Amino acid sequence: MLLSKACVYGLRSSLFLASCKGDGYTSIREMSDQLDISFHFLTKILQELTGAGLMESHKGPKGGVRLTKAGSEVSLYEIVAAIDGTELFTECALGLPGCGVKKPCPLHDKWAGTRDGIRQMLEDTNLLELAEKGKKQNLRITEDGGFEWI
Amino acid sequence: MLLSKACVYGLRSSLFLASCKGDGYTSIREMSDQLDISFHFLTKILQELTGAGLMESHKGPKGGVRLTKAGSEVSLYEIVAAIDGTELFTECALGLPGCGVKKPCPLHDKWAGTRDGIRQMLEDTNLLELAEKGKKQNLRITEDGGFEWI
DNA sequence: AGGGTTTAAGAGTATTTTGTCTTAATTTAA
DNA sequence: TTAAATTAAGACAAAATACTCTTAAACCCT
Ligand code: SF4
Ligand code: SF4
Repeated sequence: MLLSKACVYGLRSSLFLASCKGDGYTSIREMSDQLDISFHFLTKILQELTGAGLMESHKGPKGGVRLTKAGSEVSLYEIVAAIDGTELFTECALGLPGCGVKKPCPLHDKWAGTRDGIRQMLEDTNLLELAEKGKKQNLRITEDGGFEWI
Repeated sequence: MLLSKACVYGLRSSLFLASCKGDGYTSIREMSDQLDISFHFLTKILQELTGAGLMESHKGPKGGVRLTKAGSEVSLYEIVAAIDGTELFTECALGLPGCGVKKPCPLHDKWAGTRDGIRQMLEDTNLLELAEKGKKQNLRITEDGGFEWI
């Protein structure tokens, strides 16, 4: 699995928030309902994202979470790094420890290439771009597609 | 993690076998020693690969495992598919079930692109090519690099 | 034949990931 | 001020992954 489930849920939620424009908070309960993710599990994931500074939260009625930065300034890479860490982008194809110092293995060139491909895709994709594309082409963000872009 | 540990170990072992030319069997114990992988764990992984037809095994003294096909005919994709399955190459960036039938999500184009990039890299890389490159450039396949290409 | 060597198979354990539940703290609004 | 709503935090449980160990089966050699 390329990304952990927690990470995938984090991406869904972030995309959801980026499309729910308006400066208000969105409650985690509403997100977990609409996105069909376990409420408590999602709460933990979003706590990681708020801890990383990508979101801010507010308690009580009218509370919830929201993105701290504009959607155009949040890349998917930041979200993945906050939840899964950056090991994915440095890990070894053969699982050998301490590489880079010594001579590489024969797989490294190709491996590093695809690894960088993943990172670049995540780095140069931001939330606003996806939200706008979804709105324009009426794409889906939930299983049943029952989500209105605004 | 892109590939499971079992899969990474499977790749290491396969590359090892591809470089240990000669038609004889190589014992799993020797491989686990040289590659620094738990013997019993490696045994199970190689059983999966023999079950998939990529290797054949032989019991008793002089026994062990060997590749069934020539190294040039075994792609990394086959090894990964045999151990981790092909879900990696079809999985969804947002974890949404039943996609493809309905309209896609805004991330799909980019996501499918990098997913295919991973698959293509694995598909058009074969064991012989890696073994020859390793031999020619004296690259490493173990942690300490103490492995003689033949 | 028989004993040593090696893979096969499966039970068992440890760790990580995923998910659930309960309680506490904060905030809004009546 | 009080009650309801909401996130925070942490204990707990279930499932998947990553190993470990034991026993059996096949094989080679003497
Ligand atoms: S050179 Fe090979 S062994 Fe070293 S980090 Fe790259 S893929 Fe891993
Ligand atoms: S279109 Fe989006 S939701 Fe559907 S499979 Fe592709 S990445 Fe997943």
